[in-house]
Amino acid sequence: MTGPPSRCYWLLKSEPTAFSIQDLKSSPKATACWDGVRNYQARNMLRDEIKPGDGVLFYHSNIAKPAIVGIARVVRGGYPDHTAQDPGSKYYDPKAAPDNPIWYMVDVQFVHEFQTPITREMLKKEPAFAEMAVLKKGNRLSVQRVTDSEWKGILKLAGIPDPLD
DNA sequence: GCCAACGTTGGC
DNA sequence: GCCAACGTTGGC
Repeated sequence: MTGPPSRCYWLLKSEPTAFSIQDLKSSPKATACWDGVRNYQARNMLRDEIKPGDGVLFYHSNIAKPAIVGIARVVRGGYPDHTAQDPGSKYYDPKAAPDNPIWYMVDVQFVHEFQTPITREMLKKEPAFAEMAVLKKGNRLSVQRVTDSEWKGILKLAGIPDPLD
Protein backbone atom coordinates (compact mmCIF):
# COMPACT_ATOMS: atom_id res chain seq x y z
CA MET A 1 0.00 0.00 0.00
CA THR A 2 1.18 3.48 -0.79
CA GLY A 3 -0.09 6.88 0.21
CA PRO A 4 -1.64 8.00 3.46
CA PRO A 5 -4.18 5.76 5.17
CA SER A 6 -7.74 6.67 4.38
CA ARG A 7 -9.41 8.70 7.05
CA CYS A 8 -13.08 9.39 7.61
CA TYR A 9 -14.69 12.37 9.23
CA TRP A 10 -17.49 12.64 11.74
CA LEU A 11 -19.52 15.16 13.63
CA LEU A 12 -20.19 14.29 17.25
CA LYS A 13 -22.88 16.20 19.05
CA SER A 14 -22.96 16.88 22.74
CA GLU A 15 -24.81 19.16 25.07
CA PRO A 16 -21.99 21.11 26.73
CA THR A 17 -23.81 20.89 30.05
CA ALA A 18 -23.36 17.12 29.82
CA PHE A 19 -19.93 16.96 28.15
CA SER A 20 -18.14 19.91 26.58
CA ILE A 21 -14.96 20.29 24.60
CA GLN A 22 -13.42 21.81 27.73
CA ASP A 23 -14.29 18.59 29.54
CA LEU A 24 -12.50 16.65 26.83
CA LYS A 25 -9.49 18.94 26.94
CA SER A 26 -9.16 18.55 30.69
CA SER A 27 -9.60 14.78 30.68
CA PRO A 28 -6.55 12.59 31.38
CA LYS A 29 -4.41 12.60 28.22
CA ALA A 30 -7.14 14.85 26.81
CA THR A 31 -8.91 11.63 25.96
CA ALA A 32 -12.38 10.39 26.88
CA CYS A 33 -14.83 7.71 25.90
CA TRP A 34 -17.83 8.89 23.96
CA ASP A 35 -20.42 7.06 26.02
CA GLY A 36 -24.16 7.24 26.41
CA VAL A 37 -25.21 7.01 22.78
CA ARG A 38 -28.56 5.21 22.80
CA ASN A 39 -29.70 5.30 19.24
CA TYR A 40 -29.25 2.33 16.92
CA GLN A 41 -28.22 4.23 13.83
CA ALA A 42 -25.57 6.10 15.79
CA ARG A 43 -24.57 2.89 17.57
CA ASN A 44 -23.93 1.17 14.25
CA MET A 45 -21.54 3.91 13.18
CA LEU A 46 -19.72 3.82 16.52
CA ARG A 47 -19.45 0.04 16.38
CA ASP A 48 -18.70 -0.55 12.71
CA GLU A 49 -17.45 2.52 10.94
CA ILE A 50 -15.53 4.91 13.15
CA LYS A 51 -11.82 4.04 13.20
CA PRO A 52 -8.73 5.27 15.00
CA GLY A 53 -7.27 8.21 13.11
CA ASP A 54 -10.64 9.52 11.96
CA GLY A 55 -11.36 13.22 12.39
CA VAL A 56 -14.12 14.59 14.60
CA LEU A 57 -15.97 17.88 14.54
CA PHE A 58 -17.08 18.56 18.11
CA TYR A 59 -20.54 20.18 18.09
CA HIS A 60 -22.26 21.80 21.06
CA SER A 61 -26.03 21.43 20.89
CA ASN A 62 -29.04 22.66 22.82
CA ILE A 63 -27.60 26.05 23.68
CA ALA A 64 -28.33 29.59 22.53
CA LYS A 65 -25.71 29.47 19.79
CA PRO A 66 -25.16 25.87 18.73
CA ALA A 67 -21.74 25.54 17.10
CA ILE A 68 -18.83 23.41 16.01
CA VAL A 69 -16.34 24.27 18.71
CA GLY A 70 -13.27 22.29 17.77
CA ILE A 71 -11.54 19.19 16.51
CA ALA A 72 -10.86 15.81 18.03
CA ARG A 73 -9.44 12.57 16.74
CA VAL A 74 -10.61 9.03 17.23
CA VAL A 75 -8.03 7.03 19.19
CA ARG A 76 -9.99 3.83 19.75
CA GLY A 77 -12.65 2.26 17.56
CA GLY A 78 -15.97 0.80 18.68
CA TYR A 79 -16.07 -1.22 21.88
CA PRO A 80 -18.86 -1.98 24.37
CA ASP A 81 -20.24 0.99 26.29
CA HIS A 82 -19.87 -0.24 29.84
CA THR A 83 -22.21 2.43 31.22
CA ALA A 84 -25.08 0.42 29.74
CA GLN A 85 -24.26 -2.35 32.24
CA ASP A 86 -23.83 -0.07 35.24
CA PRO A 87 -27.05 0.20 37.25
CA GLY A 88 -25.73 3.39 38.79
CA SER A 89 -25.28 5.11 35.45
CA LYS A 90 -27.86 7.34 33.92
CA TYR A 91 -27.13 5.48 30.71
CA TYR A 92 -27.97 2.10 32.26
CA ASP A 93 -29.85 -0.30 30.00
CA PRO A 94 -31.08 -3.43 31.77
CA LYS A 95 -31.13 -5.30 28.46
CA ALA A 96 -27.38 -4.93 27.99
CA ALA A 97 -25.14 -7.79 29.14
CA PRO A 98 -21.49 -8.85 28.76
CA ASP A 99 -22.39 -11.27 25.96
CA ASN A 100 -24.76 -8.71 24.44
CA PRO A 101 -23.50 -5.20 25.14
CA ILE A 102 -26.00 -3.62 22.71
CA TRP A 103 -24.39 -0.19 22.98
CA TYR A 104 -20.93 0.86 21.83
CA MET A 105 -18.60 3.79 22.22
CA VAL A 106 -15.31 5.09 20.88
CA ASP A 107 -12.46 7.03 22.48
CA VAL A 108 -11.67 10.51 21.24
CA GLN A 109 -8.74 12.80 21.96
CA PHE A 110 -8.81 16.57 22.01
CA VAL A 111 -6.91 18.18 19.15
CA HIS A 112 -7.93 21.80 18.77
CA GLU A 113 -10.46 24.27 20.07
CA PHE A 114 -11.53 26.98 17.62
CA GLN A 115 -10.80 30.50 18.82
CA THR A 116 -14.17 31.41 17.44
CA PRO A 117 -16.83 28.68 17.39
CA ILE A 118 -18.33 28.06 13.97
CA THR A 119 -21.94 28.68 14.74
CA ARG A 120 -24.92 27.01 13.18
CA GLU A 121 -25.85 30.42 11.85
CA MET A 122 -22.52 30.65 10.01
CA LEU A 123 -22.86 27.13 8.64
CA LYS A 124 -26.29 27.88 7.24
CA LYS A 125 -24.91 30.77 5.22
CA GLU A 126 -22.51 28.51 3.33
CA PRO A 127 -24.01 26.51 0.46
CA ALA A 128 -21.08 24.08 0.80
CA PHE A 129 -22.54 22.87 4.09
CA ALA A 130 -26.16 22.66 2.98
CA GLU A 131 -26.10 18.85 2.91
CA MET A 132 -24.68 18.43 6.40
CA ALA A 133 -27.05 16.36 8.51
CA VAL A 134 -26.62 18.67 11.45
CA LEU A 135 -28.35 21.44 9.52
CA LYS A 136 -31.33 19.35 8.51
CA LYS A 137 -34.48 20.12 10.38
CA GLY A 138 -35.44 17.51 12.90
CA ASN A 139 -32.16 15.62 12.68
CA ARG A 140 -31.31 14.25 16.10
CA LEU A 141 -28.49 11.88 15.27
CA SER A 142 -25.59 12.51 17.63
CA VAL A 143 -23.13 10.78 15.32
CA GLN A 144 -23.02 12.00 11.74
CA ARG A 145 -20.83 11.45 8.71
CA VAL A 146 -18.95 14.44 7.35
CA THR A 147 -17.53 14.53 3.83
CA ASP A 148 -13.93 15.36 2.98
CA SER A 149 -14.95 18.64 1.40
CA GLU A 150 -17.10 19.60 4.38
CA TRP A 151 -14.17 18.88 6.67
CA LYS A 152 -11.86 21.03 4.56
CA GLY A 153 -14.46 23.77 4.38
CA ILE A 154 -14.88 23.87 8.14
CA LEU A 155 -11.13 24.20 8.66
CA LYS A 156 -10.99 26.92 6.05
CA LEU A 157 -13.72 28.81 7.89
CA ALA A 158 -11.79 28.30 11.10
CA GLY A 159 -8.69 29.65 9.38
CA ILE A 160 -6.39 26.81 10.38
CA PRO A 161 -4.50 24.10 8.52
CA ASP A 162 -5.77 20.55 8.97
CA PRO A 163 -4.53 19.65 12.47
CA LEU A 164 -4.61 15.95 11.61
CA ASP A 165 -2.17 16.24 8.72
C1' DG B 1 -40.57 28.00 27.40
C1' DC B 2 -42.50 26.33 23.12
C1' DC B 3 -43.12 22.96 19.97
C1' DA B 4 -41.90 20.21 15.71
C1' DA B 5 -39.62 16.15 14.62
C1' DC B 6 -38.11 11.90 15.75
C1' DG B 7 -37.43 7.05 17.84
C1' DT B 8 -39.41 3.69 20.79
C1' DT B 9 -42.97 1.20 23.07
C1' DG B 10 -46.86 -1.56 23.47
C1' DG B 11 -51.80 -2.63 22.75
C1' DC B 12 -54.43 -4.61 19.40
C1' DG C 1 -47.75 -5.29 11.28
C1' DC C 2 -50.11 -1.06 12.39
C1' DC C 3 -50.27 3.05 14.74
C1' DA C 4 -51.34 5.97 18.78
C1' DA C 5 -49.10 7.47 22.76
C1' DC C 6 -45.20 8.80 24.88
C1' DG C 7 -40.52 10.62 25.99
C1' DT C 8 -36.66 13.05 24.14
C1' DT C 9 -34.02 16.16 21.30
C1' DG C 10 -32.77 20.51 20.09
C1' DG C 11 -33.53 24.86 17.41
C1' DC C 12 -35.67 28.95 18.10
